[in-house]
Amino acid sequence: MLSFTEENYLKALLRLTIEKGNKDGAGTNELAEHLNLKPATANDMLKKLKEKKLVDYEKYGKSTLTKDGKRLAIDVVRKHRLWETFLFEKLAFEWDEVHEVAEQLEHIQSRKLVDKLDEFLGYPGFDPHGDVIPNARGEMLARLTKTLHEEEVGHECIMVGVKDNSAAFLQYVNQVGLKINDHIRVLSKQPYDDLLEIEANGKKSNVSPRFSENIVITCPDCERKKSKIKTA
Amino acid sequence: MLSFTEENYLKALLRLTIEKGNKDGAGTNELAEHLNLKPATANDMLKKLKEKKLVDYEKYGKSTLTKDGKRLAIDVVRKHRLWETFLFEKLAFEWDEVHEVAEQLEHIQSRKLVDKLDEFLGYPGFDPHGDVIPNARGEMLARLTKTLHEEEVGHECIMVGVKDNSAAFLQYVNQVGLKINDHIRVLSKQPYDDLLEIEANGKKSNVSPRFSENIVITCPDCERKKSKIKTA
DNA sequence: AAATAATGTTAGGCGAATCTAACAAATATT
DNA sequence: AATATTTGTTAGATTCGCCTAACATTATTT
Repeated sequence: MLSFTEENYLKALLRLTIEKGNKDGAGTNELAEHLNLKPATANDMLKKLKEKKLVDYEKYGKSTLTKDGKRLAIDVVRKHRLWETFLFEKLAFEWDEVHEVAEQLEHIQSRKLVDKLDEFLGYPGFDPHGDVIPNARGEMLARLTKTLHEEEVGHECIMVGVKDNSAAFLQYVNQVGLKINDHIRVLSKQPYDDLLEIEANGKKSNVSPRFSENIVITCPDCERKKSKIKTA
Repeated sequence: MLSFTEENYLKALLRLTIEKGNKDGAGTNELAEHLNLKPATANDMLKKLKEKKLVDYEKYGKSTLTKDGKRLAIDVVRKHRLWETFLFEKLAFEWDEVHEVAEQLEHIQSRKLVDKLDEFLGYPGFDPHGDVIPNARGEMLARLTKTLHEEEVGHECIMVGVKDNSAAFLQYVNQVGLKINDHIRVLSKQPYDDLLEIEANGKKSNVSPRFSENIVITCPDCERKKSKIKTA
């Protein structure tokens, strides 16, 4: 049985490797930074997790999850995203409020609870932020996406997520009037400063590159990638 | 912000005082026993909680919750019982499975979550075990009880206690296969001698009036007493 | 290549929550 | 009242997760 703390380290390592494409692994300082801890603390934990065969760690090297570690990390992510979905869909939480509570709920230990919750929610594929929810076997089906910033002028796309999950950004997104699953049309793009003019929900807005780079979109004709991020 | 551990101590003290009618307070050993800890451990925590003004503790004396401590303890109980209700009603958990998971869920910190959950469940008054769920203001409405002997034929009720606490009677109750919180259905009543045919735990029994008059029950449709167990 | 900067490690310490073992006080028994 | 039993307390140790400060290694820059 893992402690909350250990689970958080595994989750952070998953973020820092798989999700951020940092394929060679995460550095000790980088990991500590991500968890708001001091490097010395992360160092201790890496040794402990290596002992438990959940992390591959070598002195002065980058750390990665072992197969077992990765499976456990994915389970935590699965729980986190299912709870976010529950809070948003069933309890009418705001988009930017779900994360904080899910950070707590993700550590509840009960296989049955997770599976029942998944069923109750209708086996959702994506959480309220558009992130993929791993299934019960730990598989994460990838969705073909790009950022709004990369969409071509004249095209219409669907907002499926955000890259920046900070409350500040999420509230800004609300303010602009965008939400998950909105259809967005790119009306024009200023060649000089990449400012986008977009239309969504019948409303036109101008958004900065800084903004559009943090909006994840997909297009109706986009195929779903069949390739799974393998758990092994 | 209290730790899980501190919350568990407060909850145990509530159990041992209010709920068990142990009005003068709980002893250190008794408390330790209830939490499966050693007396020395409970002793340390009592001093700590006294420092935080959540418990009235004096050396070699019985301990009780302060007003603040009681309020916090009731909030934990409220969360526990709301989660039990959620698991039972929404996720189709079995009656005897909910407690363990609720022991974890009760420590999630989010006022909004509790209130939204309460609303989602339709402001339930009782949990799946028939225990009262404190409301958002920390008030616990007492439940209306009667004896099994007074229950109508065809109705189902919940056993909440006994009137006769003698060993002989309790052993008899055991022998019949009844225990606190069991759901009992009254199948028939002989008009001549008031002998009841009941069913509980899938097992049928015939019990005398002498017996049924000593079993305290409540029913889901029973009116709620307006009298509150005051939190102050 | 040497100096500097960035990154990672070790050693020692701290608070929380637990334990055991020894002791002290209160209660019950003879 | 003296003794025994139960109950409660204290002292000291342990594990976990965190820290700071000093040191070591690796990477970068000049």
